[in-house]
Amino acid sequence: MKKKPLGPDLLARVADRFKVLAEPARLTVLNALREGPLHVSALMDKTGLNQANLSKHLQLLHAHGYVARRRQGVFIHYQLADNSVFALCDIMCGQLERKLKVESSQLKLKKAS
Amino acid sequence: MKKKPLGPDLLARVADRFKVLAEPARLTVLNALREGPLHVSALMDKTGLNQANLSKHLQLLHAHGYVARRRQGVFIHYQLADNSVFALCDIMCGQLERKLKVESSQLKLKKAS
DNA sequence: GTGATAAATTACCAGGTAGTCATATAGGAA
DNA sequence: TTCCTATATGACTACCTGGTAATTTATCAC
Repeated sequence: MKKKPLGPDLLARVADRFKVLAEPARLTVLNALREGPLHVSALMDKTGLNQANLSKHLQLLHAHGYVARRRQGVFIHYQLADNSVFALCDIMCGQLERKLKVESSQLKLKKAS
Repeated sequence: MKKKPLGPDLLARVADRFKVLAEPARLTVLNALREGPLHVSALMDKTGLNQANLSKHLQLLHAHGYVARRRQGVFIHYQLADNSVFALCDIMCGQLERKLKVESSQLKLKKAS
């Protein structure tokens, strides 16, 4: 039971995992998979990404364990391996809301001056 | 009360925020600030980053609302604006642990074959 | 005012990576 | 086998960003 699990190499690993999520295209993919597994072609339709680009993002998401793969005939279905991603996004959205609130109140103050 | 707050532009904002955390140097800075405010020179000592580099990371962290600034004479003290960062890191660490566990068990299977 | 120190900023370079196009691989049907 | 479709991969380019050095700004002491 480590209380402070934040050694230098662990920080690098954590940063790597954040990096995977630091891309709108990949978040779009994960979001598209929220409601269930989809094969690549369906993901192309749903995300608007082209085949090569989408495939590369999927490889990265898979390599980092964000999605799982399963073959079904010619199609390959991808699904979320872990829905903790959305816990992360929820926290981020919460931070965003607070930040936007602060900014808008600062804007009001500036207007009033 | 939006149930699905994940529009395309929101995804871009969330990705931007993840990007700020997707850097070992910045995570190191945030980690160094866990126990309280520090001025830049103290942060240099604690993190090993040089002045210019550290300053750039601090500007970014501040611009995104991760840290707050306060001047005290010649020194400028930085502190965490929000400790939800560590909630994010905890989730990441949890994912990492699960992933490492899976990998090690796969390794065992490979050895056994 | 000058000098000293803290922090920010600018200009630059180097490495990484998202996007795209073309090609390769793989599975199913005929 | 050959053809077709689904997905992956390689090469390439363009952009972005982290690190560094030099400079600038700001505050305090004198």
